[in-house]
Amino acid sequence: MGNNLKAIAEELNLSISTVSRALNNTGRVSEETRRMVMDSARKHNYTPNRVAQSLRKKRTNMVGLIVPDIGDYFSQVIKGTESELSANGYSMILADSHEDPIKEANYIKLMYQSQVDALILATVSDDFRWTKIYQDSRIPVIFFDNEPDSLQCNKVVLNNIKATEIAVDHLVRLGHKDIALICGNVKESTAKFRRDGFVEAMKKHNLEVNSNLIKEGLYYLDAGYSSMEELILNKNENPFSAVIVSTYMLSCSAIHAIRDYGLSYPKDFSFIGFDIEDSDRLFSPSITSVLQPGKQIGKLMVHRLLQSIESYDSLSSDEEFSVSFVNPVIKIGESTALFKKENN
Amino acid sequence: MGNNLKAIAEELNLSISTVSRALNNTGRVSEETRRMVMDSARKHNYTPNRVAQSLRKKRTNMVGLIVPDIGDYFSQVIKGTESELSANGYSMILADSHEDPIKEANYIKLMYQSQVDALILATVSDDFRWTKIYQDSRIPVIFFDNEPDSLQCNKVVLNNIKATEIAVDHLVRLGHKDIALICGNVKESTAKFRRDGFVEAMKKHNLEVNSNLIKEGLYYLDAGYSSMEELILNKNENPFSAVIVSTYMLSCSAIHAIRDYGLSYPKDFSFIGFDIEDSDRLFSPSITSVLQPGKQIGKLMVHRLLQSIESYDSLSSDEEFSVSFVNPVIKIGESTALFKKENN
DNA sequence: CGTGCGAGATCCATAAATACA
DNA sequence: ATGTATTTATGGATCTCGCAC
Repeated sequence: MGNNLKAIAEELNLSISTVSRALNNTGRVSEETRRMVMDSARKHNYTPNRVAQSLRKKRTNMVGLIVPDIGDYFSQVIKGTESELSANGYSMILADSHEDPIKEANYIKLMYQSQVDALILATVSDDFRWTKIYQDSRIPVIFFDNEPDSLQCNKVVLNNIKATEIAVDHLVRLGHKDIALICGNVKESTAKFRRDGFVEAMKKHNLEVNSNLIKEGLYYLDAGYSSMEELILNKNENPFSAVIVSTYMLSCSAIHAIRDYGLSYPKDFSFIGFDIEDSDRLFSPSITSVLQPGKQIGKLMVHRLLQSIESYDSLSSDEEFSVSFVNPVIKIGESTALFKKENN
Repeated sequence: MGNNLKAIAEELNLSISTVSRALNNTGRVSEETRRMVMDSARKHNYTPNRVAQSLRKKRTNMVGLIVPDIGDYFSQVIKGTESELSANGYSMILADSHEDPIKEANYIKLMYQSQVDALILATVSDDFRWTKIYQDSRIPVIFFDNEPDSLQCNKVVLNNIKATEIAVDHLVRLGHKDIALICGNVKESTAKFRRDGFVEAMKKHNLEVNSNLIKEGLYYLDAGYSSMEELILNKNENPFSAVIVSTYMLSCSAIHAIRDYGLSYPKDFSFIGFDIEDSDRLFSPSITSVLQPGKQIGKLMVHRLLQSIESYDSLSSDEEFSVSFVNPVIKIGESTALFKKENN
């Protein structure tokens, strides 16, 4: 005895279609048979087979999410994505590319085969030929985190300019003037925007931008460490009272450098990290940090995708690609303090 | 032009089944038609529709994972689960119950409807009536983290006895004798085992167990804080040179208490936390901690499940439920130091 | 003419049985 | 008897069409 429509139909001597209509409240069914069907369904512990539904409806109610690494910041995005999806009747297939473009490509294909209704992707690749296939199948795709600037696509990205701007603002409020920046390789757009935000904010406050205080960690493996090291070693010639770091990895290694040189924040200088969440407040001193609102990013992406799915269904208007910006927030900790003369 | 078997079959004037056999290397197909089919498939960008495959094969190659909270320790389990699943050709549907038994129940039902081939669950509920439905459908289920002791089931759990034992061992090696323990409510089996492990380890080392130094954080909202507080305030009457905390949440709040009382480890006493990973080594001083090997737990669970799936397929032996224990590890940090007289 | 219901097609792929050389 | 291909049934649900009363 299978618990499918057929089982119920046979028990009640009805046709499968009638049972289906009774359960879905679609089409015409008499009140009496409806009740009988309902009862039998309860008895059989019937639940619709989603696989069969998906095949028929050409809709799986599943969305794929591919991230380079489950954990840290991405956990937040995953969490936000999942809860927003589930609130709208969708499930999430999660995949971890381990920062490997080949694995990522396999997952992209797998998600396609799995007939996901939409795909969310933090890519580590620069090959976007596959997007055509998704376009042809009208499966909306949205990018986040690493924005493929070579590609016309939907994306939700951090307002990178603001990310460093709010950090500068905070430091200026505290009286700092000589502010250093450690950013990534500015050939990547994210790093570039964050540097630009820093420069613009400095200008806005009528502060001089000392290019010796801007460290564009290039291709070093541990760019944050060496950048911080350079700043510390040249502090006499190029004094600074505060440092802003513009990515999480750079923040970690910069902190290691500070520690190795026997320095500490905010005593020797103020420090602003990036994406250092510390939600359980275990750090001491706590670290002032710019944060990407991961959950919000997840929610926003799902929102956009569901809109796309709907609009694809009704009129097939070749809509424009949407780029949404999310504002960073700054979490004030103890690593930043009022400017004191001794800092410089 | 759909990219399905039918499209290829029509193009080549073959039947759908022939095309299927050619692509799957099953049954007999002439070398010539095989090549033609392959070529056409490439041209059409054909990939099998997994939904249709699933319906036919009664196997989705998807496994459900439900956790109470995406993040922290669970991220590790999720990561381990995902990579082991994907290495075996399975995908993962991830759900976050937000510690809500009702949401959890809905997800359990949803996973069932989605026809997952197996279910992994860190439950927050004590209602296990649904397991019968899974049993009837021969869908293997495995529990972790919170073990339902009222239920005969598959589970992978931490060797909780060892978790506190290795902490005691470490402290004894450092010369500590008066060791305090903050554990959860011992009415829950996890907390009880961890307390037992502590007591046994103390006895093993011929150390006296001072019951005043064992704080079973009961139903307080912030049990870790108040337990630590009590230990500190009564340090004169009940001296100790080291503290072990047996859950992550308790560790966090215990640390807050230590900080609030102006104390620090390892100066005032040694401290061993629980599940304080700090993989990027940002803590200073770094914290010695017992860790649950989350990734390993994930991998192990998948391993067990795939075995079950296989065995269900071949002989339907009503196999016993398997309970697997995973050994905790201890990460040595700077919060534990050699015993000094001043400690007591 | 409308209400209740059933037959059959469809979604797409797989697999067993059968037909044709 | 042997290799190749087609027919047909199957999985479970949905949906259009049309038949009766």
